[in-house]
Amino acid sequence: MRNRIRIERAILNITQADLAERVQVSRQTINAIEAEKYSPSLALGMKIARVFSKPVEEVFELEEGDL
Amino acid sequence: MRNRIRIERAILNITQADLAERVQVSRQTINAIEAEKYSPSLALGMKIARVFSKPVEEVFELEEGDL
DNA sequence: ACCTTTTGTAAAGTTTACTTGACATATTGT
DNA sequence: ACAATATGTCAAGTAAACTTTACAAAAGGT
Repeated sequence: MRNRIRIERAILNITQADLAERVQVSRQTINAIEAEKYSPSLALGMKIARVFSKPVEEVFELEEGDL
Repeated sequence: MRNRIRIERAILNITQADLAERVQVSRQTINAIEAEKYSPSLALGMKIARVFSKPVEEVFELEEGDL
């Protein structure tokens, strides 16, 4: 699962900790997702996309081998 | 997390087993998600939405208390 | 009524998301 | 250079998604 979190964060100029707080998860969780260590749950993915005012599909992209 | 899987399935006229096969999970997983026993992973949610040719947000809806 | 297909559900196990706490390494501002 | 903020990462634990097997119940067709 690829994602554009770092870019969208840069556009909004918010830190990983800021995003974590806005979607109610730990900073490490945002860091791990951004680094593509694992994929978020659907709920978290939708919340993150919502922070960026973008549909899920514009923030996250399926790759071969997901799920 | 609410979802419209049963409705979208009815529109396509496919069974839970059909959908399960198309997104490569077990039939029980589809059944549990459809019955809202738990939410899918982001990858699975995206694959399901893709089967229905709809954006994730038109198939799944966040509720208070997710995640 | 009967048979077939579809759906519901349960138990037990594996894998993965997410947590907290802690510390090391950038990066940024003055 | 120094201090403060931001990011990376690790370890150990909890919670939740997903699996397989199995069976019961409901729905549909003839």
